[in-house]
Amino acid sequence: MIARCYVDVGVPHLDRVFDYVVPEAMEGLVAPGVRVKVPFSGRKLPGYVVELATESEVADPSAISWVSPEIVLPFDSMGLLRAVADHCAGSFMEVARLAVPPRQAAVEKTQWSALELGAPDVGPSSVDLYPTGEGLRRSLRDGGAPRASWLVAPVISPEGDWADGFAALVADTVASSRSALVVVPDGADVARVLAAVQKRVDPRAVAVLSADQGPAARYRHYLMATRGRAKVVVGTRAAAYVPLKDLGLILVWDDADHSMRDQRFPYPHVRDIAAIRAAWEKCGLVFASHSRSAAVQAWVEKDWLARLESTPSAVRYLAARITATDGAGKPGSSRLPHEVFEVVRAGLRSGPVLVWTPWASASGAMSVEEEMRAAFRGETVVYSHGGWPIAEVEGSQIVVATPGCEPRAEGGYAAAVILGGTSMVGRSDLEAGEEAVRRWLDVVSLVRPGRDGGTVLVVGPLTDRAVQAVVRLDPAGFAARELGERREAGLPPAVRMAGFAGDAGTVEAAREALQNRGWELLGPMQDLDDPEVTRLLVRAPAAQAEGLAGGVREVLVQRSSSRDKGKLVVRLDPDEKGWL
DNA sequence: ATTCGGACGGCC
DNA sequence: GCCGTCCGAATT
Repeated sequence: MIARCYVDVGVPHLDRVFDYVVPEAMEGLVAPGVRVKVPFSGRKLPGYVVELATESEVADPSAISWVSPEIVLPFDSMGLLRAVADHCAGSFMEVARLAVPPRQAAVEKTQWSALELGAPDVGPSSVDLYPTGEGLRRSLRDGGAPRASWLVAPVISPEGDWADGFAALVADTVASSRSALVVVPDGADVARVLAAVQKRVDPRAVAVLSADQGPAARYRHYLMATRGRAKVVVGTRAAAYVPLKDLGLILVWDDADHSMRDQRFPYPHVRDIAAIRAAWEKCGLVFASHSRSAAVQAWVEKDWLARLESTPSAVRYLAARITATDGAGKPGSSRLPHEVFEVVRAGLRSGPVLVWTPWASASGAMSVEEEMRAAFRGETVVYSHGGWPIAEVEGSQIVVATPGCEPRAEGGYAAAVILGGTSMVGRSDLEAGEEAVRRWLDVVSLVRPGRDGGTVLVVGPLTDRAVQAVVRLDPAGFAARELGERREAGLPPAVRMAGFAGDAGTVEAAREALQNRGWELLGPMQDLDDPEVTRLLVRAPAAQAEGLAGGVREVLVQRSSSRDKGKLVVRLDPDEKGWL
């Protein structure tokens, strides 16, 4: 018997299968999706079996030298990893490295007894409070595969309880005898969703993949999924790949969060993995967040995703009262406008007040925390930031917090002040506006409704679209205008772009390979900061997205087989500052 | 004639 | 990525 295998050779041009003889002693174990070690060019390299065959075109194939009994990449995974690799100009093995946790031999010995699962709890949830929510839930219970963008209202009332909404959608899917996958940005969100899911689905059928667990626990939970014991997977970005039998639904919270893109080549994004997987496995797909990314907006506008959202006026009725002031403080006094102190003072009479700042306090100026202490002597001031995040606060106090580190407040904050608006919307990168609306609506979601006195003050330019979108609580309108602007400017996601940076000769070779294909070439040009670095941008229509990825792949293959040792960094759809 | 090194192609 | 082979230049 012959096994066709992908082998982890480490070069782009060997991204294909190789034939190996299956030794008779291994015939019971070697199957598509198992890990193997195979001789390759005088070494023993890891790989995966993709298919079995009776004959080979190869004259005298070598024999597999080692095999693990676990099928870590079932059939659907093969197609998914191949498609993700093609989408982002990487190889199968490069994506497999991100998708499959390292083997832990001891964990493979775990035996699980059969599970008798009770019926999941499909009772009412926050999703039902949205106009098309009940229809979405019914579709999942009926075995359908609906796709939607859910704009979660930034409120502390039940409409804002996205975690229980996720749990309900998961329960609906499990009720239809299918499995569900939930991907969130960080460990705190994993814990929050997990707690909600475990109230509706038997916890023994839930696997967790989170960055803070050790390698053994990670592999054990992965095997719960591949062996079919887990009906639900909740985890951070790598969970997007976890194989599940009869997958019915993929849920993604906050697709615009930066941790949703892997930082290792080929930089796949959970948003794209989820979309590819939903199409491949014909399952449901829901992107949920307080705002809507331009990428998701593009899918909404081509009717690939349905809208699950309330009108801005309905949301305003439930949310905090929001006002804005431009940043001008009185000369000689505090750099903060007087309204800030008024809102904080008023809020403190009835509960905790969040003072949100995008700046960490390393800067030379007086920190926001110190400024609050000076202005409100006798009040408790706490500071929650990346190095020392606070999970939850209670009672009247001032809470200074940086992005993503906002503590939750029991019963909601009485007020919040958003500082640094001018610098946030003034950033030169593509996603500055999107990022501001996302972060600020996350802040709004922690504050009491306006009818209970809840107030949010945004300090930023009043005419800015992001500031106005937050004041009007209209993230859908913002996303539509943002995407419209990207169309006019020829920027992703309206087009597909590839960015190259590196040695002049290497970038020139890329230019030659990609010219005359009808794509627009911007450059080559010298980097603005580093004269050693040459840059090139290639722009293709969105309809040729996969074609451009293929072109980028050709450049990488040519470069590795011609042994060009020059430096080259490649990014598809570059979004960070410096690329555009 | 012999040795060394860099380029190149194949890897199952 | 790495190894084996081939070819040309340098060394005796």
